[in-house]
Amino acid sequence: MSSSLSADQTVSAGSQTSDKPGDKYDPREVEPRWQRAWQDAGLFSSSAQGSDRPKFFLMEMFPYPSGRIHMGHVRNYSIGDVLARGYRMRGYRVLYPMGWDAFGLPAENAAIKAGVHPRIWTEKNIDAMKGPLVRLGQSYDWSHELCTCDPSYFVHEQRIFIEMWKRGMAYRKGALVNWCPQCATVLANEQVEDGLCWRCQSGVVQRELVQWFIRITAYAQEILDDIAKLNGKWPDKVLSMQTNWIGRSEGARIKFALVQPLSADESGAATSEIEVFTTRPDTLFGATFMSIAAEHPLALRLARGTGREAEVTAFVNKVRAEDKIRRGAEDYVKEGVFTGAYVVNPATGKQIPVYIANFVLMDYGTGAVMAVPAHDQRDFEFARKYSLPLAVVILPPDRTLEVAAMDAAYVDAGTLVASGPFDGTPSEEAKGRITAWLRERGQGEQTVSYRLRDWLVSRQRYWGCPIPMVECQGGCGYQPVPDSELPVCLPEDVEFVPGGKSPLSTHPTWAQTTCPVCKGPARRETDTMDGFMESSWYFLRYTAPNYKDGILDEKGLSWMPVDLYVGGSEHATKHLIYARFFTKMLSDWGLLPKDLREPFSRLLTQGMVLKDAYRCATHDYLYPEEVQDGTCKQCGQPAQQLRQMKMSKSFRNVVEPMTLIDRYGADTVRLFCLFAAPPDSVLEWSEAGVEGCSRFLGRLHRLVLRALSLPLAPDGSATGPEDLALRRKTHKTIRRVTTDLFERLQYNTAIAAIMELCNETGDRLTAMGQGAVLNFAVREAIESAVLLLCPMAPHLCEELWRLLGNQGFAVAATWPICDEAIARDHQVTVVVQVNGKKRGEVLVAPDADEATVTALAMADANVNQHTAGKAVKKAVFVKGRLLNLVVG
RNA sequence: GCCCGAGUGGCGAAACUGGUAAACGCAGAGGACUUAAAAUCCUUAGCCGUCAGGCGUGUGGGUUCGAUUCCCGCCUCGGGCACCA
Repeated sequence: MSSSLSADQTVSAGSQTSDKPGDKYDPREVEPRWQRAWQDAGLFSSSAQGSDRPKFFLMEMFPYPSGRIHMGHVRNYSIGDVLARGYRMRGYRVLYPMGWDAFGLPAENAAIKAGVHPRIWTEKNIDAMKGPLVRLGQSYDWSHELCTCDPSYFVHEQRIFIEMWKRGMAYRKGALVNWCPQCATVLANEQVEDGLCWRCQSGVVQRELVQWFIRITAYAQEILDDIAKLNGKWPDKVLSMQTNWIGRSEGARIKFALVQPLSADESGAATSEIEVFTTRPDTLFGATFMSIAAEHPLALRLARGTGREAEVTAFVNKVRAEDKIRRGAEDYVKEGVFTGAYVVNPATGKQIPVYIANFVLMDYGTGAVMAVPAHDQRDFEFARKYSLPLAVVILPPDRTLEVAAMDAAYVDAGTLVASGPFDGTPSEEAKGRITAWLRERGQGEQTVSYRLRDWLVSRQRYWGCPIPMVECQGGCGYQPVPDSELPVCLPEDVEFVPGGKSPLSTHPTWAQTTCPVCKGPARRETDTMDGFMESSWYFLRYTAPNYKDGILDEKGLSWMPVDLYVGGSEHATKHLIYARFFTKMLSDWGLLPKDLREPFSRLLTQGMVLKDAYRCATHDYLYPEEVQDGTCKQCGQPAQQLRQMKMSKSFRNVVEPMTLIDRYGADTVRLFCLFAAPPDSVLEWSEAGVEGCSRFLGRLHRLVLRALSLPLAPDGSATGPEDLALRRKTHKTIRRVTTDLFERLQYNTAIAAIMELCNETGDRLTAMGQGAVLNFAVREAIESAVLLLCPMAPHLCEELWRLLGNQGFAVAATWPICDEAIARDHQVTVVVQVNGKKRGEVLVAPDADEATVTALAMADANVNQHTAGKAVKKAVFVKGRLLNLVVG
């Protein structure tokens, strides 16, 4: 123990402004002071620590620069910052960067509304958000900051796009795509939620457009397979969402010959068959009709000349006009119409009718389904509605099926009947056998279908990364912009008008250029990229954001993979799939090490922040201050209290982080976010809970002052039993906090453990009474508590560390190490049960054997009472824990 | 409908590998300090019962000497997917 630690010296060792050590801790003065000190000392630079240390790359999902920090951000960033600070203290080199997901529609909407250029608006917002992040105490290495709307960032994205185009990974295709009329742009599949646009919640419609796609499906299988590698390191929820989203299903493609082949004409090529996709080839003998999508290319042609043309055309047009929401609706009535055409079931040789059905989707499988009404519920209902025949081909193990008596399809496994050579085969086995049989005859083959579609990346908007392609007005088609002309930047002189076309497409000169191949006139692509393109690789660029000689710096990449990624699970099927895909693709290109197949080793998805909301029948959602004694202040009607709604402006239940930090300090706000719930579950906001955290910090501050006011123990020693007990508690706490923080990512229990240590230290000081001295045990307990809490409440702990007479920064101090010899219990409580019920406990050495414990247990009056007069039939003994006596 | 996850005091939660259920915090009750209040400190605290004791982790079963923990069924809530053939 340092001899400088005496009561009078500690007063001057701490803050310069606080002249009375007993003063209440004032975070408003202390926190900015330490924030400056950290910055001046350059403590958070990833290169500040020696290169011999192990690396740790930690990041949070970067924010869209909306201009405001909300509680969700605060929770997200607090969680990350704890580990960034913690790992530094544990001796790691830490890369902890922050950046800006800066392209996106809000900037463009602001431009339309307020006439501010999106770039100016975005830059202003970034400035407005940086201050609060510093004020929160975040320990980012700002030298790695990146901003996706900066040409020095997106120039590389354009290079990646061109490479994708060269490798066939980016292509143009005409398709029915999702169009959001509100945002006036197309959307990718995963950006449509319940038929609504993920950004503006307006209804999405289908449009036939030619767009740019990224061939993510080429990696569908690997993205699916590698989920196994992430098992246990990513939340199960996210992995199962991704598995669902990819939606792999094994089955067969089967060709059904048309009874009347279609000859080539102006509407298409000659066709003699229709192919279906099915996951149940075992039921092929039971296919009694076929259903195809209204969008199927043959839909109208099949009806031609059958006399059913008018009816079919009317039906097809009606279905095609219906939007996605309607077609997906719960009450959507299944309907169909007979085309007049027949195909031949390749198994039975029977002619079966072809229907157009409104529930068959064109963009899954082949857009045509073999209908097996006896064994598929949808087909069953359709068959009953249109009086189509059923054929039972699978029998359940325990009964027979009578077609007339069936009121539902039998969809489970069973044994094949009425299936020719396959009779008696179990249905699972029959899937393979029938597929093989079809294959031999050239009528089908085994295939795999994925629900995952190629990623539609073009957007008809201004504020995004320009797609670096030009379309030759001559005959060269689409060509990439030569590398020497990159980046393709956005024009500044544009006008933003509501609801209209993208300013890029209406700009008088911007799109005019020359073809890089024939030097003739060409037009630039005026669509920009989906914002998710930027976030698909930003973590790679973080490692060397200013690298100029290429897309990625090999040296910087030694930071990869990201050791821990913290963010919300709402990105499970969007950003987190795209980022995994990009990593695999860039690795295949050699831009990343070959063995770097996954970007994020560990993923922590934090829960939402919730708070009660109030609602009045006439005035809708109310701010808390509009409610008085449970009634609406305006009209006096009862205000309904809605428990724990997502914090949102529309529910009027948001808490402003900066207001809160002004009142309680950043440490308190951080501590509450970490203490009130485990990081991955929802956080229920509670003002009282915040008060509680603030009180705890105050208690810790007072505990330190109280300890420092005591005279030093003469020889500093601490060997009495109470001292040893306190030291044991200290080291057990170190062990527990270390595993909770770094392995279990359970901050709430880590904080609880530190609180226990503080309580016990306070109790010890009280127990010492008048003659209390500051001995080694107390000093060790307090210093440990301060260091263990340092990642969570960095400012206060820094202040206390200095008060305790230490020279350097707490955040640069070494993480406490548990001495197992000191932490070991010398006495443990062994529970004594009689017939499984607790009847007493005995205090023994941890390794006391059964005989010792039994002897002590039998001496216990209460235990005796329950065993008296009965024979002990059996005894179960768990060393150091429990003795269970079974008596009869 | 299918796939995940969760249900524990008045509240947020804890219990790590099947071994003392409710640590830690909030709210509550009582007390100390104070002229008083705030702040702070101390005590108390699952439920029933006067006690002995009994009952207690959504619910009904099961396995076990012993179950919040494992297995089966059911209920409720949250999230995801969904005419996906």
